[in-house]
Amino acid sequence: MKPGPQFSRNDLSSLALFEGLSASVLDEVIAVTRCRAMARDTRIFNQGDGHVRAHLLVEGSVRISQTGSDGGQIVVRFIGPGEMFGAVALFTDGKYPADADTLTDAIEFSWSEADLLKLMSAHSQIAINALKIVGKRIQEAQNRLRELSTQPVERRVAHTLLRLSRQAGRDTPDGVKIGFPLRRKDIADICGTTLFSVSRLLTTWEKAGWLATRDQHLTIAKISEIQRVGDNDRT
Amino acid sequence: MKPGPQFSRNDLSSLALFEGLSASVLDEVIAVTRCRAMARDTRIFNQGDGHVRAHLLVEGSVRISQTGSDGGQIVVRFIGPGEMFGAVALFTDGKYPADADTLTDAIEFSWSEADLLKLMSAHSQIAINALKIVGKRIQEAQNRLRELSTQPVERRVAHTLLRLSRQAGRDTPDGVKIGFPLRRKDIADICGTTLFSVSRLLTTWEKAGWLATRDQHLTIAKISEIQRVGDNDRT
DNA sequence: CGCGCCCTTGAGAGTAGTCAAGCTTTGTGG
DNA sequence: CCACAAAGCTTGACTACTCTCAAGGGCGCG
Repeated sequence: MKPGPQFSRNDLSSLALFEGLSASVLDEVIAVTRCRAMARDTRIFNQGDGHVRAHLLVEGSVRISQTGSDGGQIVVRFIGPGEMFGAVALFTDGKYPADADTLTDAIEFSWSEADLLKLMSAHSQIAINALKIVGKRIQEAQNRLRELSTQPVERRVAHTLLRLSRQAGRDTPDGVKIGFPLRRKDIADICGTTLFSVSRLLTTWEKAGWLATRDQHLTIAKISEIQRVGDNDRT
Repeated sequence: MKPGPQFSRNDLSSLALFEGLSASVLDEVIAVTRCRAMARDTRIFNQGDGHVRAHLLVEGSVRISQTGSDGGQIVVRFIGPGEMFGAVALFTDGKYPADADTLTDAIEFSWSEADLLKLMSAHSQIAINALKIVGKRIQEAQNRLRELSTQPVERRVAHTLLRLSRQAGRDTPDGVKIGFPLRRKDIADICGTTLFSVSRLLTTWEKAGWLATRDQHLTIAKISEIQRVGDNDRT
């Protein structure tokens, strides 16, 4: 293993990608794992970069975003501890399809394409696990596509908040706090709207006492109200 | 192998999913392959159905569409000969996430989840191939998400036509003919707009001599013009 | 011949985007 | 510790793209 904080088989065995592997296989994995710590606002990889690696976030949070040839930008997803990223590029065209930036200080594991391929060839369970993960991602993407095609901004923003709180929500006295630092622009870019529309909506909801923003962190006090907005048509 | 038209190892070996496999492994695959012929406008599977299978279209064309709880509908993709479908559901929640309908008479192969899992476990190459396929799909989905978020209808429709002609285009004296029977509604549902907007655009382009519709088949005479619309901003 | 399906076209309305200006918070250096 | 700069957020006015709804036309099939 390369330089970086210490870690053990336990750190890996609880991850979806390495589920169901024997101790000896986990050791093989560890042998080719690279561990890295990064400061906030670090670019982990660039859209178009070669020498792709599969990444796994151990601690912190990461934003995956994509910029089109026309300059249009979207947030593909936010990554929290225990989630994989940059792995879709593997085995396809050998280039990252998106940018990855840390939103906080962060620690990640990563594996080279070649090493992972070897591991997967030798232990099909890893490949099958990866397939499960990627399958879930596709379903998510399809749901977002439908949402984007058929629902008005208000409901998309509501759903986005619900999804984020499911992904990275922590209960606090004030409500469910989303574990990523989010700017209005981030929220806009993930639900396909503008900074302005998001601002107006959140302001409204904030005034209604349904949620609060504090140093780039959202806390949802009344999930049920947000849910109502997301499900019903007109308020 | 179950009833159905005859087929051989050659039919499988050229497919992405079974690339790089030995003859004996292909025989294993064939042993659990189910082959089915279907008439036009047949529902192959329903969103939410259990007992999922992986499907591979041998001949004909299929539309994969998704209907949300709100009734909103999108076309996830069209499937042409040689393409997999219904495979994303594998290993996730055990339910099809979308509907599949034949647009023409069609022939498909399919495999049960359990059989495929066995095959993949024993031959990791299959799992890795699957990973490649699914990875491509995710990238496509992400590109569509960006398009939908950032581009006006006109450009989305143009890009959709270009994508379809790349996927299923055949050269004819009149131009590139798209191999699926497409109603205006289908095009609308795949690029997130309405039947009306599509109709207006296609009528315009048709009048300009860039394309023609004949019994639900589109033929693009001037790809370059469509490309221009897709790339430039204002016409 | 007539019915059904699909497509076209027009008029009107509304959601959400653009742009501009000012405010608040955060972070930095004197 | 304060002050100022930069980044992020709010708000308003305006615009326009695209959807909705309605009516009618063409084509194929029974």
